[in-house]
Amino acid sequence: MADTPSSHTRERIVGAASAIFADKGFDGARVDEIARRAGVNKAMLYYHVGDKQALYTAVLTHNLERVEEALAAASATEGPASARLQAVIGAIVGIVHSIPDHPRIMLREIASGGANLAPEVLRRMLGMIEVVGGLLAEGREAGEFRDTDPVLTHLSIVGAALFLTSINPLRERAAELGTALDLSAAETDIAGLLGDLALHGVSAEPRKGNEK
Amino acid sequence: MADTPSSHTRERIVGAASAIFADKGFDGARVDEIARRAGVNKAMLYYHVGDKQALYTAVLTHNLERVEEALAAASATEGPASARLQAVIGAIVGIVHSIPDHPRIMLREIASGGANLAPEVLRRMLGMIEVVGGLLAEGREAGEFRDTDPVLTHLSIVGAALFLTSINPLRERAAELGTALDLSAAETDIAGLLGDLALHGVSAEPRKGNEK
DNA sequence: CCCCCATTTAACCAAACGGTTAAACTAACT
DNA sequence: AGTTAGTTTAACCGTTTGGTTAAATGGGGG
Repeated sequence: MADTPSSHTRERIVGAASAIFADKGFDGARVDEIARRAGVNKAMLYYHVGDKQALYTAVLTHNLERVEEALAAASATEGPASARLQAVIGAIVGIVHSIPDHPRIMLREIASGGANLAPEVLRRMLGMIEVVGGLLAEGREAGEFRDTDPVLTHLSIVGAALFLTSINPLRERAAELGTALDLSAAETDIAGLLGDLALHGVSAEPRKGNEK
Repeated sequence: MADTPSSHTRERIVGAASAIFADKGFDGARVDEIARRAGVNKAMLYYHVGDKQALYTAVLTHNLERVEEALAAASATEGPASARLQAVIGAIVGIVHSIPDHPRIMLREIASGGANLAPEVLRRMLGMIEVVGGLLAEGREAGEFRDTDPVLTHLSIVGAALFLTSINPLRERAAELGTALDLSAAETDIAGLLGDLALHGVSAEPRKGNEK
C-alpha cells in the first residue's frame, strides 16, 4: 500500500465505485458514471482495477476489511458478556454509519443470494457471523443469557442494523408524500434501541426499566 | 378482476415479473426474460401491463396487497397485546415465506432509497408501519410493554424478518465453500425466535424461560 | 359467410452499455 | 537529447437492451 500516485488514483476509483454501487446496485451502476465520479478516464478503471466485476469485488473487500477491524476491536473488550454484546452492537451500528455504502450493498447481496459475491468475499462475511454467536454462547454459559439460536440471533441483530440504517433516505421520499411519520433516526438512537432490545431479548434475568 | 383470458395472461406476466425482479432487481431484470418465463411474446407485456416501470409497480402492488390482508387479519385478533404481537410477527414471517419474492424486492428498495417506488406504493408501505407501532402503544398503556420507540421497533422486527428469510439462498453458496456454518432456517424457526426475542425485548416483566 | 375487434407474433430499431486500443503524454534516468 | 516505462486520453466497437410496429390470427355476432 505505498503512497504512490497510482495507488491514490486506485483509491479514488474504488471510493467512487463504492458510492455508485451502493446507489444503483451492480446492474444499475454505469461504468462511465463511476469514472466520471472518480474524475478519471474510463480506461483507467480497467488499467488500475479491472472490469466491472473486479471493481465490485475491490469495493466489497475494502469495505469488509473496515468492518472486520471494528468488530474485532469491539469484541476484544473486557467485562461481562452483556456489556460486550452492547459494545459489539454499538460497533456494528457505528461502522455501518461510518461506511453508509456498505449496508446498502449488503442488503442487495442478500436479496440476490450473493450472485455477485466472489468466494473470498463470501468467506469473509461468514467469518463475522461467528463473532456474535460466540459471544452469545459465552453469555449463556455464564448464565447471563437465555438459550437462543446464536446464528439466527446474530442475523437478526445485523439485519435490523442494516435495515434501520439504510432506510433513512426513504424518509425524504416519504416526506414528499406529506406523511406524518418520521422515519429518521440518529446513530445513537439506533444503537440504543438495538442494544436495549437485544439485551432484554436475550437476557436470562429481567433488567431494570427503560433506558430510552 | 374478471376471469377473462386477458386477465389470466396478465397474472402470468405479473407472476413471472415478480420472480425475475426478485432474482435480479429492477436494473438486472431483462424484459425478454420476463416474457420468456411468462411464456408470452414480449410485446404482450406492453400490451397487457405497460413498460418495465409499470411492470414493476404492478408486481409491488400485487404483493403488497397480500401482505396488507395478512397483516390486517393478524392484528385484528383478540387478547392481550403480547399475544397479538406474537400473532403479527407470525403473520409477517408467514406471508414473507409464502411470497418469497416480496422480501427480496423490498430489501433492494430499501437499499436504493425507494428509487423505483411509485408514490402510491410507498404510501402503502408507510401505512403498514403503524400496525406494529399501534400495537406497541397499546401494550405500553396496558403496562405489558416497556417504553420503546414504536417506529424503530417495528422496523427492527420487519428488517430482521426480511433479512432472515432472504438470507437462506446464501446457504447454498456458503456450502460450496465447505463452511461448517448452517444458515438455513425454517419458517417456524424464524417466527419462533423473532417472536421470542421481540417479546422479551419489549416486555415490562420477565417472562418464563426459554421457548426454544 | 364476412366483418370486427381483441389478441398475438416476428421483425425491427435507436440508444446505451461494457470493454478495447492505438496513440499521446510525463517524468525519471542515461 | 534520447530512451524507457508508467500513465492517461479520445475515439471506437460489437452486443445487448427496452421499446415499437405493421401484419397476422382467431373467434363471436350480424
